[in-house]
Amino acid sequence: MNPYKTLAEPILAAYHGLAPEDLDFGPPPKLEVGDVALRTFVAAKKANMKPADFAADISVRVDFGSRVISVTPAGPYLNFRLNRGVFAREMLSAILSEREHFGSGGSGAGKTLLIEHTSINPNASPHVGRARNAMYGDSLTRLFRFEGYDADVHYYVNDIGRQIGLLVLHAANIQDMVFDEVLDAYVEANARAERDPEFAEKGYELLAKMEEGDPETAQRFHDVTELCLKGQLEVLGRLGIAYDQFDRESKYLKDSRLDEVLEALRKNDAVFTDEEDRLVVDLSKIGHKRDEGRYFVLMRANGSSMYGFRDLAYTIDKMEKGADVNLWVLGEDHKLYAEQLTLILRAAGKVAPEPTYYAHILLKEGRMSTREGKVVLLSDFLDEAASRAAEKVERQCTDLSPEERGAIAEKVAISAVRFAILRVSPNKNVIFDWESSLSFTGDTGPYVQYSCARINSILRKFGEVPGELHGEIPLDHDSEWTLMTKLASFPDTVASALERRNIAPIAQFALDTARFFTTFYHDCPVLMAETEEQRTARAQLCAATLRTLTNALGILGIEALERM
RNA sequence: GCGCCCGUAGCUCAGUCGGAUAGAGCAACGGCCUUCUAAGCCGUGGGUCGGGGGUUCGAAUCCCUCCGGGCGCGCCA
Repeated sequence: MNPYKTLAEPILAAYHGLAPEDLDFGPPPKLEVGDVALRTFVAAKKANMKPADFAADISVRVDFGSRVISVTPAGPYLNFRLNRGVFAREMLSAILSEREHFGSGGSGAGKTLLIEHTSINPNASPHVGRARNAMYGDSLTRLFRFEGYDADVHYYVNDIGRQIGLLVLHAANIQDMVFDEVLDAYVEANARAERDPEFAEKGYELLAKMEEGDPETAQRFHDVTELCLKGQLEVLGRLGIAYDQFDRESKYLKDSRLDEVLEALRKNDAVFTDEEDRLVVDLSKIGHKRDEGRYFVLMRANGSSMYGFRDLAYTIDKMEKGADVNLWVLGEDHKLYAEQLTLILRAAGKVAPEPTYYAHILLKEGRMSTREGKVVLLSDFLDEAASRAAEKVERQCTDLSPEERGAIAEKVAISAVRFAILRVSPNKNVIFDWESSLSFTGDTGPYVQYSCARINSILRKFGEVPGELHGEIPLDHDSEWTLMTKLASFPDTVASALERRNIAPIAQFALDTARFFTTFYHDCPVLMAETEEQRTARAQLCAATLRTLTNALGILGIEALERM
């Protein structure tokens, strides 16, 4: 599929001692210079020649056959002018025959992925910051599934803990509340605990009662968290995010596997009871290098367990399922925590999951905080996106039924929201801005969808596109070539995204492809092409582009639209 | 203070396992709908790649250092 591989063979045959990876092929800075460029720095060194001399030497010594029209040295570079028709056939054939698998390396066949993401505290409606975890995790899952992995998506439900206790105490009538009211109750409960130590103390008491297994308390905790979880899943579901397993934290309160861990820690002399009667791990005994973050508390003086203690049991549970890849999507604030957990697990002779971090989405005023109510709710964000999209669709798609228009508007809204968040590298902070994240023009999801709608429009009028290609395909216009080589690079993009556990390159790829398609669209008429062969070839290029974009958007969790 | 991440155009971001004149979008200005969807296209202006050192034939990319921002560092989860 990589169109450059076939150029390497005659060079390798002519010069001994060169390996394929020494030949650094890539796109030239401008198409006027050539279709493909070879950087000779590495290979020249091996051949014991100056780069410029080596480039010149290749150009006179090597015969590339009919696939190459001309080879021109330019200093240390060697520029190839290709027989584009031949390359076009090979690239388009691959895309049109591999279809929904085009781009997948297939390396996940027979392998499994266990991924935990989102895991929002069930105490309120999710905000945009949390959504980065959910979207990033969901798209990673889609990426691995695309590669052939059998994925199992886990959601850890933090159904115990202080925050739930306070909520239960404060909102006695929780069963009568609707989900959207819970956030206010949660904010009030925290404010109250802040100024009223007695109330806060009651929260801990309730927590202890819960852990002792008091059935009535357990029921109340369950009711609150169930209401919240359902509400959260509804909002996330709108974005196309779904889970296979919900693991309730309360299930891991008394887990026998923790005894093993404690045993191992004791052997390392790494666990002790401190002056305030808490059970604490000294991580410096098991590999932690610095003083900061050295201590890790497992249990409070009253015997109730800390989050991390339960999470140890949960993590062991996940790992015992034996997946080939175990991913754990975490905000960057969890970095030290994950390292601490990993050290403890290792000390106990267990393996830890592979964490993948993302930086926070910030408001201009600072970090979002559910506890303080300083948030942009995901549902509000989606509603606003949907209403803006609906307005646009009303004006644009007058020939469609209201139902069809509504469906399109929702899909455009989701596309704008998901794309805006996923296209940024996960290790970068994002300053949340309504306008830029809800834009439908420029570098956006809707722009990519719009390209798909245009292709669909052409293909509807064209009819059946032949899947077979023979001989030299008459696609030699620069904008056809640029588009085609971009499509051909999709497998490499997917491979790199998988390796780096980064979705952003996929979004960038979709954007570039859509842009190159649009240039082609303006330069090269499809239906009104000059010859029948050209008409067919361009329709095939359209079909290949749509196929590739659909696959890329699929990883992003965005639907390619027929019309918009 | 210590550790990790980030700093590229007025704004939001690509590009970072070193390679030819640093790329998009938004915003600004000027054009383009009797030809496949104007959510579009073409053009103009806009950059000390945070500062300074170093390594290299070659640095936005690697190393050191300083500055600025984010995150974390013993009974939140």
